[in-house]
Amino acid sequence: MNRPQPQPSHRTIVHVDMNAFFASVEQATNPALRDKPIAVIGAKDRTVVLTASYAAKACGVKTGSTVYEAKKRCPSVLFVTTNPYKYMDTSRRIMRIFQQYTPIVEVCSIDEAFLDVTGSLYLFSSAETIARRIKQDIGRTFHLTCSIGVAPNKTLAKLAANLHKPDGLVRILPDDVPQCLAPIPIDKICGIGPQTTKFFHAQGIHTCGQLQQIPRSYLKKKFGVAGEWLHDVAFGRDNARVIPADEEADPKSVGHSMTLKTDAETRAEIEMHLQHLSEMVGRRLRMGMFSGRTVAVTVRYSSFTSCTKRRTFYFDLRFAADIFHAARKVWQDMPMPEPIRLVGVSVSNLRIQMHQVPLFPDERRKLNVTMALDKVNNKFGEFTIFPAALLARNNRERTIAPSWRPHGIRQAIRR
DNA sequence: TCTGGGGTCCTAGGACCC
DNA sequence: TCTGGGGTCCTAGGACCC
Repeated sequence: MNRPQPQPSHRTIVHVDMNAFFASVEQATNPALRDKPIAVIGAKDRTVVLTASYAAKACGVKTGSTVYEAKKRCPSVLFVTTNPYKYMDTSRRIMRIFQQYTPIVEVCSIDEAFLDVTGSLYLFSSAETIARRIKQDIGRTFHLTCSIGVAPNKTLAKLAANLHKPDGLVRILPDDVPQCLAPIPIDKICGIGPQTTKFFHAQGIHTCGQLQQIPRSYLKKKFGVAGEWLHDVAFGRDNARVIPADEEADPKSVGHSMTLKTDAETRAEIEMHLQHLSEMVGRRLRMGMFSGRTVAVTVRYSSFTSCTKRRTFYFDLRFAADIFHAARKVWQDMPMPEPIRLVGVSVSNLRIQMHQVPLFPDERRKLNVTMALDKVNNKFGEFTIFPAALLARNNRERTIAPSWRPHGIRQAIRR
């Protein structure tokens, strides 16, 4: 719920951003990699750089670079295959450190969090003290660095954290907001992406100071609600709350996608992948006690264009077989004019599935079997048990998304 | 030797109902 | 019989984030 909360005249928000997180974790746990240009990549063939170390960044290796590009730009780069569980575990432990300074911690990705420390200032004398202690704690415990921004709101705190990397600590005081913001390039603001930047650059607008001159009414007409937001952030205004884990909204969709080892040429191949993806989605839905009514299938063709089709059904979907059945129906309406490199299945229109005992015996049987399978898979890892039809698939490795949120953070941080 | 995967939010247009 | 208007739900696609 987005209920309004009484705001003190000035809030103090801290944003912590781990520096080159995946790469730094690898370097911290393997001294042979320290200070070297390294790039963390996915486990599969068609992968990209997930995180580059600072030495690798210095020679132009970026997140999203292909392995080939990375090697070309930095011949000495060392590639390390991603270790999702290591990053998740480290992330969880870091988030627990934040809880020592305020209960209001919003985990926004595996390596970033907002802390509302307004109410804890009297305990720690100043926000800078909190920031320095967090840096010390993380440095001592994990041999990792982070950049911290301190400001009166989230947008400015995030901006501040990004102004000095790695290992920065930047504070924007309420009274300094206008002067501080004026020279900042607009694309430094979180939420202003490449398209918006391109539009403004074409009009000769490069800085927040210049953006401030654009009438709010014009921005609203051009960008809708986003226009009003643009006008506000140009002046550094942002009332968004820091939302702690126990108030976090339920997810709106659950999905998985994967780039195939080689492009699929037949519809039957795609169906096999749909079945596999439906298994993964179904299990995650049940773990969260959700069911959904809308199924979306996404394919990306070899030309890199994509197509998404979705359909809403009149019944709840949470079992793999039902999701697969639905996904296959959706897929049947989709064209395959060329080979396909990526397939995805996503379920939305989610609702909480109360733990009811199904009315009909076969439904009940299905639930019991499914729950037994879930137990085994949750304990021993993905696809310890899976339908025989999937035996044909040879690679089952997964790459972690940096937007992953530590599962069970609620329990973890209360311990 | 090409281009990962997981999400959120917004918009526009159409169907349908009253 | 010459053309309303509000509301809701749905789909497709795009921008953006990490």
